[in-house]
Amino acid sequence: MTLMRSFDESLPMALLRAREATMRVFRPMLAEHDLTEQQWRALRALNAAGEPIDATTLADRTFLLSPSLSRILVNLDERGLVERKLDPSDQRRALIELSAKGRRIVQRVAPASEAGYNAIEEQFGAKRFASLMSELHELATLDLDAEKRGAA
Amino acid sequence: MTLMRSFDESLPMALLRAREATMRVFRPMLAEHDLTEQQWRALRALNAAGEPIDATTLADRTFLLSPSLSRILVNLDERGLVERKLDPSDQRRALIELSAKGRRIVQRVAPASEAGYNAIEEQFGAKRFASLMSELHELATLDLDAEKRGAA
DNA sequence: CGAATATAGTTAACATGCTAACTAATCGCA
DNA sequence: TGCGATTAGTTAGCATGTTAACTATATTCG
Repeated sequence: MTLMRSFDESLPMALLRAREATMRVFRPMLAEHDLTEQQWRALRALNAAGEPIDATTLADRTFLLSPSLSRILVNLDERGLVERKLDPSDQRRALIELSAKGRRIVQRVAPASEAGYNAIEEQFGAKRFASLMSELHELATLDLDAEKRGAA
Repeated sequence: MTLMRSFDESLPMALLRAREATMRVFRPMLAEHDLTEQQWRALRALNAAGEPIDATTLADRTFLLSPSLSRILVNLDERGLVERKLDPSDQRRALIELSAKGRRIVQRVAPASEAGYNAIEEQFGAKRFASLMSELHELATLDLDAEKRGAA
């Protein structure tokens, strides 16, 4: 027979389920503005930047792959939430910024978003929350390259 | 200006990044067999069940939504990795089980999968790993229903 | 028994994850 | 200076996440 740990013991599954639980807090407020989680990440990052940034930088900050971001920006552009122009000093680069309409949406969603985070922190405990964040960061930065372990 | 926590302080993002880091360990071994992570979850669960189970049960155990699972089963069926038949006692239900070919693939991937888990546990520390799993489980089972917090 | 209701699963439609291929622009260096 | 290599971004193709609609079968209850 095959020996293999159950799903309950699987770290990727545990991370997935925890993430799903937390996202359930935020999805409804985003749905009110017809925003997906990823679209909201892009808007947030543009708002935080406060100035036009290129797509590669935005992809890094939002943890989105460039093909996904590319489609998302087409969508947000068509809806008038962002504005895109070419970087005059490098025509390959696109400079992206929030439009006035985009800024208004961010202003409207931000309070509920913060409230959601705070609710999670409160219910879970601020100290435990901080500790968990620290452990997750550590896990994300572990060197888990299979090659270096001699795997096939 | 808008006050909003940065992505570094966002729990959903931290969970996403941690999950991505761990999945990088497993994706290569699954790619060798042309399996996605979700297809592998289905095969694993069927193997663990050891007997035919219906789609709803399989969806619950793999944490997959039924439309996703439905497509996955079509794929695995066409590749001859699973077999589907109707439950004679309830024609709505499909009973699914691993084929011999499916079992062989599970046998082949399982050792590398276990090795991946063990590598993560070792590098992160067995005790910390256990603690993290416990915290994640707790987080996933928190009652984070927005309605009950009086949100819009 | 038979119509209303509920359940299992699939299909549809749109958005994203992911890898690979592709275009356009820029860089590097002989 | 000019051509190969690199970089930014998009497009393509397939799989999944997600919600809603839909089909077929079962169940319930008058």
